[in-house]
Amino acid sequence: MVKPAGKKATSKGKQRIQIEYIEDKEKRQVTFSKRKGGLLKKASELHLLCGAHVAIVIFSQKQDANPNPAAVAAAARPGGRGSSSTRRSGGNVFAMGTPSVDHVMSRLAAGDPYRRAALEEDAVAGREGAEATARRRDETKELVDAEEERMKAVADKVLRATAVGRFWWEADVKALGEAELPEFGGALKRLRDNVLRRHADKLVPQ
Amino acid sequence: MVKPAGKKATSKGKQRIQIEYIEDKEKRQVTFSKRKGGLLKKASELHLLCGAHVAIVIFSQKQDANPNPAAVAAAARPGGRGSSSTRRSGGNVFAMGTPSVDHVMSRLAAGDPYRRAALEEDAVAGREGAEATARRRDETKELVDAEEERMKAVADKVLRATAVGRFWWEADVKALGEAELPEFGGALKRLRDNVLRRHADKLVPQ
DNA sequence: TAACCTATCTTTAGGAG
DNA sequence: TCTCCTAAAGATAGGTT
Repeated sequence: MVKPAGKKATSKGKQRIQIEYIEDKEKRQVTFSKRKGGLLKKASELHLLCGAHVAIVIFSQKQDANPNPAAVAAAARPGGRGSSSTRRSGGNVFAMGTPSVDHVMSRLAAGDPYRRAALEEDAVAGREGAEATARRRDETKELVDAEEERMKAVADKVLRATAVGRFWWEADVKALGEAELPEFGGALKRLRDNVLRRHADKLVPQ
Repeated sequence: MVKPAGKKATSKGKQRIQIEYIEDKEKRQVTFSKRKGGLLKKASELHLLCGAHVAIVIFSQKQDANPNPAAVAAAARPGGRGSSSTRRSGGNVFAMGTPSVDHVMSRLAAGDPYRRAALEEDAVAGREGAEATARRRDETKELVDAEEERMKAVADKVLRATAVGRFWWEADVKALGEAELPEFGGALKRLRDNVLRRHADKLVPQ
């Protein structure tokens, strides 16, 4: 949008800010609102552009020192007692989403056989002993070594990533071991199911 | 970035694109990589600026119609032998993260009965045989199909009602009930712990 | 495959209503 | 709070190496 020549500027435009906690509560809320929207939009675009499946969970605010689960839950319940109008303000809003929760879920579910196959392949490889030396090792040690080697590969990846300015919390879950995935997936699924059950009449298909 | 007057332009710069699936596999991969980084950065900033707690899960690509479990699993293993570099291309990368898992965790009571129950349930599920796993998957599919139909029915009505442009998958978790929260948090925590346990000396604190 | 480059598109800080 | 506005900051499409 081109600024008409004679029009008076009404703002200095976007100013650079440091990425650090915004102390002012009001500013913080505004920024949160704007950026949350932006984040979800980006996630949606990533899905649409690349077919990636994305799930996001956002807690609106640091939790105070004394979280009373029951009280919080009560306040959260629609129609819950108290000042219903202010209930939501500054509250612990939680957003969860994915443009394709179903796909994420089914993917996680489908992951079971994959992992099983991987495990079996590992077992076979270990038994046949690609390396004779490895086979003669103490069995426990062998497992540890294998584990260590795999982890080392991951570490390398992480190191490289962080060196480039990525985030330490980005990780290849497949490299994390098999146990956590179905567990995590199960939690996601139940959360999703719950959303659908309780909000079926309010949700809009993407 | 100001362009020096006499310097020859080497690119037309960023071009506008439509937000729709990128058919070209190579372009798609590049875009995915760039935007994934951007998304995670945004999430991190949201956390740092507003103290919000964010968790993201990303699957790099739509699931193939006919994936070879063993091959996929092999490709996923870091340091997997063979043409590991190409195996990974278009692969099933999984990224998970939160700049503040610890905070999310601390918010969720450690000894929560719900979570303990969830853990036991998961443990049992993990020991189940292939049959049970497959059966559960089928059941899940049925449920999803049923829900999909219901959703579609409601869709029309709500579409017009909420012409605000929000995302259907945005939801207030406080309305989700107390059970799922600690459960989900537990899964996150275990995943996080696993990462830390294995990479404590290599990870960079945010 | 992935880093770098540049021009442009997109997001958003700040302010007003 | 929420929307609208402007303009600068930041993200990124298309190329190159």
